[in-house]
Amino acid sequence: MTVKTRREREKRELRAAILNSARELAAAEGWGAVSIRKIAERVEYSPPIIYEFFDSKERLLVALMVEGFERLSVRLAEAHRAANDPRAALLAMATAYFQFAQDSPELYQVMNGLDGVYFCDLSEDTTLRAMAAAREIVKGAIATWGIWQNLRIEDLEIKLYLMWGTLHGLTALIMAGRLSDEAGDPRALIVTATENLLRGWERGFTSPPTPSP
Amino acid sequence: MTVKTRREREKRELRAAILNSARELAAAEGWGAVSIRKIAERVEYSPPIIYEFFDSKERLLVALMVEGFERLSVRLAEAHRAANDPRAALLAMATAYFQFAQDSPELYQVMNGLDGVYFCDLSEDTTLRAMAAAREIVKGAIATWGIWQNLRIEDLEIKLYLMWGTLHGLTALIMAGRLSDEAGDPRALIVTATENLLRGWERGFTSPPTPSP
DNA sequence: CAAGAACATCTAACAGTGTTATATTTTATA
DNA sequence: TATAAAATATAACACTGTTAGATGTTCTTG
Repeated sequence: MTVKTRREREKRELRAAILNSARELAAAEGWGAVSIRKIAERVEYSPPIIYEFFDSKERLLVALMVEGFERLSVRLAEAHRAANDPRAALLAMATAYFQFAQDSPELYQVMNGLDGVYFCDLSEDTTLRAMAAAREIVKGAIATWGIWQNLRIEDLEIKLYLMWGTLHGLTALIMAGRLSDEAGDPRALIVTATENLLRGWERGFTSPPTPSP
Repeated sequence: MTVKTRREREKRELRAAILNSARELAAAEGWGAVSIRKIAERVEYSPPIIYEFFDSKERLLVALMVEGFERLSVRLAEAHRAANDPRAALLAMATAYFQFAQDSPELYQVMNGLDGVYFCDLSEDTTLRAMAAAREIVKGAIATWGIWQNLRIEDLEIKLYLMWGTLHGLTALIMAGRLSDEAGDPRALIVTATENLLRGWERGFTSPPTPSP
């Protein structure tokens, strides 16, 4: 039995090594330079070994995408926990989102189709769950903020996507170097965008907010 | 002399045919399926002919990116012109932006690094100008809206990027199929996002707005 | 302990990629 | 019509993702 578990452990480790090699390669030279052969060389195996773990290069990238969403979720949750109030929580999560993209651009790229695999099958269970987990964290924070602000938050799902879209849009533009210097500090831009978003939501309620008891 | 001009015309036409072939191929099968050889076959020449017009595949894509920004500029200007007031103009431009992405996803992708060429040299003159032109149209519309709203618009550049980021973020998420059905109609989402953005800007002015004379 | 089955891994190949050096054809000039 | 020049094609290089088939290595069973 113990030999079998060792085998399984080794398999797990090799799988992790493959994923890490792909990441390191992408971090160092960009996703365009990542090839099956280079990954294999890095883990000191022959190329076909990759296909023992992943059906294709694309599936390998999807696996990294899952890992990315999991790591992002951790960061978002941390930011949420450390904040003093619901508004600060959302701002902290916004900067955490951006910081994550800065710290792990190769993961952020693979998570958002910025690596050349824009369209791919996301219907796998683990993929869906990893993405949903990250979404739920933000969704919960928005809902909490709404209650705290004495607003009836309707269209929670929509507000989630507005926030996600805002953050992703700015982050992608910044990463691609699309912003002129006049746009100032990127992090400040993210904060401004989030503050503006919240202001718009506050003001969106012309109907009387739910009275506090 | 007339033979020379014919040659030049043919060259221009061939260049255009190459670009169109690349676009058509991408529209039909995605950018991943676009290769120099397939483009060449489509224009009925041998592969190396492409390099008479473009230094590399990447430069060919950058040329299409320029074309994309030019077309987008036209659409934005049209939307601006057709609107009744500055607020409507911004909303119309937002939907025009999204509609452009819907109509020409292959161009939108190449314009925003969603085709596998996320990082590339954008410092060429024609590239910078095409991008700046599109930006200026939106920038002008925001400035006009500010005056119309009796707001002193400071940080115009930043507001431009907030709008651009919002639109691009949502568009990219929608294109990649990242939105659940609960998010509702994509176009409505774009409108909502823009309205929210403007609300935030209106409310951003706690200092007294510039008085109307 | 030896033989055979199962497993793990590799080698070699296929069809395709971007790109370039070289050859060939076509066109224009003398 | 011969020659220079321009336009285009062929063939190759080094690389890509992927797979079939061969080769070892380990385990199970007689």
